[in-house]
Amino acid sequence: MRISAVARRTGVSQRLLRYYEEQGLLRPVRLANGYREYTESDAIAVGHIRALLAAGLPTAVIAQVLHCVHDEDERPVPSMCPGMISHLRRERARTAEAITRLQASQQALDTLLAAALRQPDVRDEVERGASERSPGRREPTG
DNA sequence: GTTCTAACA
DNA sequence: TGTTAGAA
Repeated sequence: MRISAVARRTGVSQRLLRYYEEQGLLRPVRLANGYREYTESDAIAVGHIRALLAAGLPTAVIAQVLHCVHDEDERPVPSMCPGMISHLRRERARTAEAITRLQASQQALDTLLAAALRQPDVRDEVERGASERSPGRREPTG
């Protein structure tokens, strides 16, 4: 099938499908007119690519392990493949660290927010939601 | 009408 | 990633 059909079926833009090919994730054959011709498994692979990208894996890693991810009723199932487990664990560790950093940021923001809200002079501003709209503009007084 | 490449936002 | 220009 041609690129427009794959884009419709997968919900992935033509631009992205070409990009995935450029990254070595897909290998559609070329027709005589230069058009890309995708197979059924290509369309399925696109779903797997989306799943792996959503998991945070870089395209370079996906290119290495995509061929050993098989489809099990709509679901991507990674099977034994050199590096598969270590890649997944590495990304898992990365997300854990990111979560820790974000929690620290959240804690710092809570502290800052609490201190700011103790300032009487900012209460009226908060009540009118001024900081959420145009910071520089002032509402005309009735 | 559909796709391609290249390049800019 | 989206969009667009120009060619096939």
